Amino acid sequence: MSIDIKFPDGAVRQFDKGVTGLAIAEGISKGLAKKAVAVKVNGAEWDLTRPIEEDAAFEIITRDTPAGLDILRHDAAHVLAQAVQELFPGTQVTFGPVTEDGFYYDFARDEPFSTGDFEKIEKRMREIVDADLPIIRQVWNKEDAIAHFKSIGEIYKAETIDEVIKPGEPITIYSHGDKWGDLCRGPHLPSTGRLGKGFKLMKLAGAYWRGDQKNQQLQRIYGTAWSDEKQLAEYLQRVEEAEKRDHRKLGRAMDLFHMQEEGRGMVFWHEKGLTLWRTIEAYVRRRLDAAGYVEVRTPQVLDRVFWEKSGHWDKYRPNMFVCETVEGEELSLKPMNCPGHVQIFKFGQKSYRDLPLRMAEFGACHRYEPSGSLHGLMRVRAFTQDDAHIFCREDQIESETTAFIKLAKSIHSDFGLTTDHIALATRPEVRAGSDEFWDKAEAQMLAAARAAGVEPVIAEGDGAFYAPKLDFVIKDAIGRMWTCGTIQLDYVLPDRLDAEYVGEDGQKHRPVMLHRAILGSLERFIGILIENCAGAFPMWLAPVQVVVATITSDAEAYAHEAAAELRKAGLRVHVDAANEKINYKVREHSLAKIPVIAVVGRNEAADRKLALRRLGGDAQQVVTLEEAKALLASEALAPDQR
RNA sequence: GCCGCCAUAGCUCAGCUGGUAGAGCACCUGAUUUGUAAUCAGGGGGUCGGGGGUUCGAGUCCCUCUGGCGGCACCA
Repeated sequence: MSIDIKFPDGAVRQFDKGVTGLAIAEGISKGLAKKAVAVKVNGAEWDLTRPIEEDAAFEIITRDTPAGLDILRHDAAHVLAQAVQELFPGTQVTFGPVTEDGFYYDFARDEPFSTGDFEKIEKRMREIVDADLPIIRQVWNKEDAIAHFKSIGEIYKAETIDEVIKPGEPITIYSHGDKWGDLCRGPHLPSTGRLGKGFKLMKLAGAYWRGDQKNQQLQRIYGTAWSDEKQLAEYLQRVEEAEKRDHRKLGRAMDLFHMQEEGRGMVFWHEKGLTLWRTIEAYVRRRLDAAGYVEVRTPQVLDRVFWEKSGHWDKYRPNMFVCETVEGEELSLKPMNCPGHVQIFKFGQKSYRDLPLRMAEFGACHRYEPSGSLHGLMRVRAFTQDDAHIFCREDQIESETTAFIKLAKSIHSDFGLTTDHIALATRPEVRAGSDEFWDKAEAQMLAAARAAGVEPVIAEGDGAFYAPKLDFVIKDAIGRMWTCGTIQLDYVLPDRLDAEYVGEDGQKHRPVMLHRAILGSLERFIGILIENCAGAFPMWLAPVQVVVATITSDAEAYAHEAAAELRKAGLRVHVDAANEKINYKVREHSLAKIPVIAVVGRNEAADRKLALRRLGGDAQQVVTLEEAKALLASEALAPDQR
């Protein structure tokens, strides 16, 4: 009996019934068979060794493709689990999926693992790979499988099967070694030897069973796995490069900011960091002015009663910074700006002619974030949002949202960040409002995004509890994604705080609120910027734009004069008249990522010129002081001023 | 908050099995006046994160607290 196998290029060839993917691959070429990790049979991923019994569309999955890598990584997780169970008897396996660049496996064990165990575990993993154990696929029925896993003390596995698998549905178990086996959809490699050597254990972490804080905490071992050792080395290199960009490291080295233990999650901005901040804030303010926003400022601390009315006290009290006065009042630092903005909206009577009212604030907020979540500038307890609330009529939601999307994309791109995609976060499990409301609100956000020329990626269940939102996901210079910028629809707060306007009909109406931010928090955004440019800020953002460096002390007076002239042109300039060689100064300021070094020696001082050297190049440009002023001032203009 | 790891000079780090602290950079002083990625010499600087314990003796071992790091959970 023969069957027809159809290849991706359309060719059809006959094979004996029961032929395996591996046999077909070997028939094509030795190299291909070696690189193969699994096959696709009629669109489904199958093991290389599984017999094909009927006509099928056929495709070989190789280890250097994303799908192939995932299979490889899954095998690595299984090999890890086997190694751990052999070395640490009594450890239970739970769950071991593939991640973006590797895999992890969650184990239940009373004794803690330590990273010191990694060497031993990796060694055992290599032994398992070298032993080239066949990986066997077995089909079980649910009840037998549960009984089996219970009998060997794997209660987490038994529980998973019980809940995930429908009664009567067959399940597959993959095993290698004498007795090691795991519930798995597959496919897997034919044998452990094919995993190769491109893997490494990376880190150890606690993780809750099923991701729920109420459950037992398991021990998670993370690893990375690649198709070969070269790719692994390249990955480790990339990780190292990313670490060099760490904003916490650069922030200290560049004297931008610091944090200390008496103020966890609070930032001490140094002069250079604050210069960066002011430059960003001034730029955004200009963009908002141009886009028809008004700017306000609301109180930092307000009475408990106020937060009760807004609903925050009920829901977010544990995360609020609350203080009590000697007179017994209970006050809270503002965790958000929106209730304050509603108060300004409500001051006096608003007409439909006032809408849309776009109310912006660089609002400093405080939130008591869990200690374990704090992370440099990325997650802090005191932060400033580039916040704004657009009060509008329902029929203005779409056009306001569309205009906002365009503004946000333009601002992100001015900072050198590209929009990867926009996510539409839809109704969460726990939510306020009827299904009709959510249908309408989600449709409005979708239509607005499309009107701005973007097709959002749906983020199922990620919406706020009161309404859907659009989140901007941007991509930095080394391909990392950041959620940065958001617009959220809100019908609830205007209602709670009783905001209203007089319509054309003379009646009172509820406005709708759009919460929106483009940078998110200034702190976090600056962190992202630092990592994006690895500290080498573009000229318009650089805290110090020009260093005037002298060659001999004869030129010192002229250096100060030149610096003063450049400052008159609006540039941020330092003078380096230290008793050092010019080589030393060039090196030092290059490492400090100063965009322009203006060298002055006897010649420049005599001719009233500057020898300019740009960061990243070694070419010199000798120009007159007047030329330098005009040239550098124009280079230092913000993108919206060019 | 939970789990694991870590904490030595301003920074980066060394200090083996317990025997009273060391390097490079930075800083200060002096010499040098220099032409595009590190001039030379000298000097100051640490109650080894805090507290407790074991020991004749603790940077080193144990307990505990604080903080940092990596995850998990959380993120209006």
